[in-house]
Amino acid sequence: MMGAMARKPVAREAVLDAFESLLIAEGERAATLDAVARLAGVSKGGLLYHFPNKEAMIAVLLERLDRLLAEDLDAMAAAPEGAAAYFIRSSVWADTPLDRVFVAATRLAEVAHAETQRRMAGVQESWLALLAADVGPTMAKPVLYMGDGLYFNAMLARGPGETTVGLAGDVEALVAAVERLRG
Amino acid sequence: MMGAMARKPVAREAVLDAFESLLIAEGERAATLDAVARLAGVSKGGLLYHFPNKEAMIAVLLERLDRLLAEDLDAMAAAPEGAAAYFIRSSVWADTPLDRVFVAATRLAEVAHAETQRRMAGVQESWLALLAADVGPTMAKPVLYMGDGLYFNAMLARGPGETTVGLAGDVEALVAAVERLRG
DNA sequence: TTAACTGTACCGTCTGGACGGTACAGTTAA
DNA sequence: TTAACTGTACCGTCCAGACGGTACAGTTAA
Repeated sequence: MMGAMARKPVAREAVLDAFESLLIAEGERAATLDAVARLAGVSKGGLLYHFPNKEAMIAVLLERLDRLLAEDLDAMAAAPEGAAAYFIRSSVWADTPLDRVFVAATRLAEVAHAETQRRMAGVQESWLALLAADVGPTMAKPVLYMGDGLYFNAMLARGPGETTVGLAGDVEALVAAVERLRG
Repeated sequence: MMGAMARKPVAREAVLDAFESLLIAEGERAATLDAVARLAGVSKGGLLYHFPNKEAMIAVLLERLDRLLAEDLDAMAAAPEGAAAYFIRSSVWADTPLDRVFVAATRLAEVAHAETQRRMAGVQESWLALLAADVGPTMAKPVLYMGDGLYFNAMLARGPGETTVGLAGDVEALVAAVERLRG
């Protein structure tokens, strides 16, 4: 029988959200412990109370990624429009919780964070399997790469946000292309 | 006529190559002045003799990108197989000088280096124009995104290098997809 | 019932190291 | 002779992480 939490750990989620936001907006380099603590409205000491080091923050962020991704894979498999069309539409930046962790994780993979790279590779495989079931094994990769290209462009063109409008217009062209590839 | 160099500036190119290599292999964060100088086999003083600061190194790297890219655009426009197929085939990592600067530049864009992002956006536009001339305006973006997705995957899956073999096998599937989209 | 105690949730400061950059004196080779 | 270096010493800043302390909610035993 433990002494029950005295107060709710409000700072914990705030820190994680701040870490995610900084990764998205400015990349790994800008996501220093100080910057994260400041954005979260928490002292640096408070941050380190919850996460003994930066690696621990990353680990919990990757857990969040796994959780949200599992949900999305279910939705993708069950999508009435088909997994491929669902995938393309969801590849455009929409500021959903999944989009946010995914981009944050990409920022970590970019700087060669090994564990993150491993997880991301697993994600790609999961997507590919569902795409293959929808459009066939030979056209699965073309579709996968189209979606990835969408993400890639959104991220390069000054982080996600600005370019949303421009890219959103491309989605229909991509969905049309996917229909043409199907079979 | 120029002012009679006593010795050839061998260190200059070596430094630039080392900077490029570190960006590719480990990202911007690892490409410190000390690390670049060490890999180039040059003293830190020697590095700073040629490049007064890091920004100057980046500027010269972007010049290299522009030069190699201009050559590649010519080849792409003149490709007998068509610009689109050429683009897809050249989107896979092949360790060419252009591939190297391009990935290095991507690393800089990732960490929100403004000038690099501007240049990369220009690159995308150039490619898009040639693709549109080949496969039509509506299918240009799907093709562009496929190529970008190829790059994206090569870079995420543990930096460029390892995954070359796996991705090379995908190229034919993509080229086939492009043929299906054409018209 | 309440004083003593326990564990959680923080805050603020400090330290050691890395990094970008400066300065400058000496060395080498065309 | 002069450009192209090497090497070292140094500065200011920033960062990850350690540390000591505080506030307080819940638990327990007299």
